[in-house]
Amino acid sequence: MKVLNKETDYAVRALISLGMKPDGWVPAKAISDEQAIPYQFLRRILQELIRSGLVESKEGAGGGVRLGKNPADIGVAEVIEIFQGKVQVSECMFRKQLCSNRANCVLRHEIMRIEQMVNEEFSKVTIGKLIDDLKAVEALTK
Amino acid sequence: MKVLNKETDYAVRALISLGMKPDGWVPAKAISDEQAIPYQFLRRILQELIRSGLVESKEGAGGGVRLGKNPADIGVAEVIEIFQGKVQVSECMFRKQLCSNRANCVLRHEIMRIEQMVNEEFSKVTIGKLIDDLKAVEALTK
DNA sequence: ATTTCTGATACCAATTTAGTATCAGTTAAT
DNA sequence: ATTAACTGATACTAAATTGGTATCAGAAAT
Ligand code: FES
Ligand code: FES
Repeated sequence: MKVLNKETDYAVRALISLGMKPDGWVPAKAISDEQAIPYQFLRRILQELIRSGLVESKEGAGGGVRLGKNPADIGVAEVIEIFQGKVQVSECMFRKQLCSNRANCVLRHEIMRIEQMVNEEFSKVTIGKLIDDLKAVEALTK
Repeated sequence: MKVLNKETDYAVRALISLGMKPDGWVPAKAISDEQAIPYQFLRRILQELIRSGLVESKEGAGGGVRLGKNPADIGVAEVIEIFQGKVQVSECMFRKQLCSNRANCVLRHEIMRIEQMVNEEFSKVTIGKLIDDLKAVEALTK
């Protein structure tokens, strides 16, 4: 059971990469090289990040992309949602036969609790936090 | 992002169904009808549940399946693992470029914390608990 | 004008998912 | 002894998803 797919994975890495050099426009090519992400694939991913406002872009020579929000304000949950949609345990785990009234379904409740917990936890993991941790690790291994 | 696939979904429902009539052998056909699960698909799912000991079977006429463990001892986590493998956030979220030493990776740690949390929560949701909740709901709506 | 970029979109192969079909063997009942 | 009701095992398939590629148009800097 894989929680994050490649798109989300790459997106997070790209965001971290951008967050670590916060001045000026960074061309997609640079990120692609640095993070070993297939260029065209990354391009498509960046475009989605741009559409959702996490990233800003500037066309033409000397252009590129940069973060559109403070790294501390970008939670991984948000990125997951862009590329994999809202966390959903199952369309409706206990359907017709087992459970006639969705509204008061105790079971569904139980499961949605977990769903929400996961979302909260993934929201707490922000790009900013990841960058900080990363810097800490780098300092240690130097 | 769909957490449970059809196999897991059907498996859980089949287990609930079995847990609610705990006496004697139940033919797959009966579960298939009751839960509106495609017969052959269910058969294959049941075979995996049998292999992993959650369900026992008896061949021949008058045969069928029944739970192999106490409903209270079957956690949904266990079922998920059978059909979707262990929860794994990402092969290695921050690879070569970003993080050279997996062993002391602070970031990875962060993510694995969530992984474990999810697993624990899904372990606490047992077939027994689901059955109890289901009965409670049924009592209310009657 | 030319080079360096993004925007948009169409395409593709490989894998996974959800479901079907078949045949062999076992047990119970007649 | 036959037959009917079952599981065991496994092969097959269509459709969707995933991960990745390719192309072309247009914008800005030089
Ligand atoms: S499960 Fe669909 S509602 Fe109870
Ligand atoms: S991420 Fe692979 S180890 Fe830090």
